[in-house]
Amino acid sequence: MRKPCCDKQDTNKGAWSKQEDQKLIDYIRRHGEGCWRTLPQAAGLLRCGKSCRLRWINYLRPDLKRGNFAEDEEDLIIKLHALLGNRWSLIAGRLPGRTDNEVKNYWNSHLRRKLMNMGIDPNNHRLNQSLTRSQNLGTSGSATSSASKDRASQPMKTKGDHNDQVSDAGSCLEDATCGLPDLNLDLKITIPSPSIAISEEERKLNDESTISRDLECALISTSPTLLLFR
DNA sequence: AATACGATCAACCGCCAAGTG
DNA sequence: ACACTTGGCGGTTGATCGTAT
Repeated sequence: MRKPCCDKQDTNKGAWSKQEDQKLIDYIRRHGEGCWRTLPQAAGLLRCGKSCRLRWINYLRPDLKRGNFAEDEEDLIIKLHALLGNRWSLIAGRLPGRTDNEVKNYWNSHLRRKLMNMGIDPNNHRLNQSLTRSQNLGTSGSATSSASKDRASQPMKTKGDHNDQVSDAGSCLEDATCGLPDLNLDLKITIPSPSIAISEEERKLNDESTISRDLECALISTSPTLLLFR
C-alpha cells in the first residue's frame, strides 16, 4: 500500500485563495524553495506539499511569462514535440518563462487541433493519410474533431513508452517519405534567448545525452531531418 | 432567457527516479 | 543491497467561461 504524500484529511483542495498565495510567496521569499513536504506547515498553509510546489512553479514564480503564446513559441513547441514527444518539462525548459503545465495545456487545446487542421497527426507528426492533398493545403475548416474526442481516441502511454514516442516522432522526421506540408518552420530564427536557454537546459539534460544530442543537432539546424519542415 | 455544448486551464493523482541512511 | 523519502513528471479531471441553439 502506497503512502499518501501528505495527510490528506487536514489539507485544502481546489483553487488557491489570494491569502494562500500570499503566504506561499512570503514564505519562499524568506526561506527559498525546497523541502516541499515541510513547507506547508512552516508557512501556515493547509495544503499538500506537492500542491504548494505546483502552485509556485506554475503560477507564482516571479519569472513566469503569462499571456498568449507568440507565434515563434508555437513553432518551437511543435518542433520540440516532434523531437521529444510529450516531454513537457523538457519542451518548457526551452521556452523561458513557460511551464510544463502551460505548454501541455496549450498543446492539448490549441496546437493539436492546429496540426490536425493542417492534416498532420499530432501524435507522430505524420501527414494524415485520410485527408486529401487539397484539404491539407487548402481550407482548414473541414476538421471537426474536438480536443476531448482526440484525447479519448489517443492511446494511453505509460512512462516507459516515452522513448517509443520520441523515436516514433523522430522516425517521422527521419523518414523522407512522410510528406509534411510546407510549415515554414525554421528553428534557427525561433529560439528565444538561445544561449541562455540552451546552456541552462544543457546542465539539466546531462543524463539524457542522447536526446540532448539529437535536440542540439536539430536546433543547430544542420540536421537534414529538419529540412522536411521547410 | 435558458440551457446545452465545447474549449480552456488550474489543480490533482499516481507513478517513477534520485537521494539518503 | 535495501527500504524509505522526496521531488518531479505526465496524464487526467473538473470548474468555469464563452458560444451556439
